[in-house]
Amino acid sequence: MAKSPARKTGTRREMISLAAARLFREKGFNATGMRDIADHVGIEAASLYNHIRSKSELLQEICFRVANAFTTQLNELGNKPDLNSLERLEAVLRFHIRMWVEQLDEVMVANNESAYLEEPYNTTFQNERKTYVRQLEQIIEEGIRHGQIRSVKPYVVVLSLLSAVRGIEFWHRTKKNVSIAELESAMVSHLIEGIRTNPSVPGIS
Amino acid sequence: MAKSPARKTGTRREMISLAAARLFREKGFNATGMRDIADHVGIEAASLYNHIRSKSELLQEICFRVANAFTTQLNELGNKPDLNSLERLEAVLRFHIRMWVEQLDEVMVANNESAYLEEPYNTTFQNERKTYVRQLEQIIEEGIRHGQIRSVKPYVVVLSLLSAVRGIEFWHRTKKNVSIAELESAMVSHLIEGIRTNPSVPGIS
DNA sequence: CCTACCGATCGGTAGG
DNA sequence: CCTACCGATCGGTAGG
Repeated sequence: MAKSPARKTGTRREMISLAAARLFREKGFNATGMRDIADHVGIEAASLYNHIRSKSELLQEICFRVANAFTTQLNELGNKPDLNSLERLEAVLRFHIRMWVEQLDEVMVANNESAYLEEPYNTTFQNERKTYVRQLEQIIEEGIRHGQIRSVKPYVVVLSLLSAVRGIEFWHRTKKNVSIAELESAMVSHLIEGIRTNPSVPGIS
Repeated sequence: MAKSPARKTGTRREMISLAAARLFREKGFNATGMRDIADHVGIEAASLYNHIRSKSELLQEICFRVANAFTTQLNELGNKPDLNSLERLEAVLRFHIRMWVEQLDEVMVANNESAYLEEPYNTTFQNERKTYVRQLEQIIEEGIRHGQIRSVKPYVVVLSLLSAVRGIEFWHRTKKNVSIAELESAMVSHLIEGIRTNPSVPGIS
């Protein structure tokens, strides 16, 4: 009856994971101590080990949860044959923007701290990233063949797209001036119009 | 006569700074030990302190040398009245690309590790960055007024531009497939055409 | 530039 | 979930 130990533990575990994500982003993985995390959860550092195996485990969890979100979304996009390549790419870009807006802690940790993953996780993570990049390149190559996308080096376009959204880190500190909607539409406009074949020229003014 | 101690010390000091930049990029500031740096220079950790005051000093030097390079280039651009806003922005972008290609260690440290700068350096660095961003925004605003640049939120465009070039980090690991020239022209094409008013439409095919 | 060393802090364990 | 604690490593100093 009442609160089961299992449910309590589950909640505690989530609190630890959330605190870790926030601290890993703010201070970096190495500069974050187990005592920092414990303080934010309200327990002693030693008590953390009743919920987790190690500090590394927390990093692994965060990095692969993010990686999974991106690969899952890309796979789901494959089941929508009504979208052309440029629309597909725009959908990916919008998903990235939303992830950076809504899950800054986790996404930044996956981007900036994944290098501290222990083996074999580090290699696995990097390989997943490479596969993801290759899939996006293929979308662009198809878009070029079908005349929807200008002929620019697909690999370079992917690098620019995936990195450009990292700027959202700085937007988070100055939300006041630009709304989420403005941020998303401006970023999509800049990065998608930059590769569209026949930019919508309503009438060459 | 022969090699003066001063010259020897100067060279040693440069070796230390170079080793620090490389290690700070590869392992991060916190994960890099003074013993790591000393090993790469071929001396004992304690001996480093005959050349530097602290580990923090090494980070400061790297971060502000990079910041200086960018602000100096932007100021020099102000003395060229023959360039319009879009050309100015393209010149800035090309400079960023070259810095990322030629000085990866220092530029990445300035981007990824500057958060570990001690006060008041951290605040100074962030303020310099904000000023730099504001100046780029003004170039874009002028370009919009003069009809050279599409009407997109200047702040968002600046964020995308400054972040997109961070993708060059990954290019460094796979140089084989894409040359420096291809990288630069593809990236400039993508990011500049994305904000140009009347994209060069040779003939609406 | 080295040997010798310090106080602080780290991730993690023992035992309850 | 806590108290008590460990071995390792950290940035840095003393003294020569």
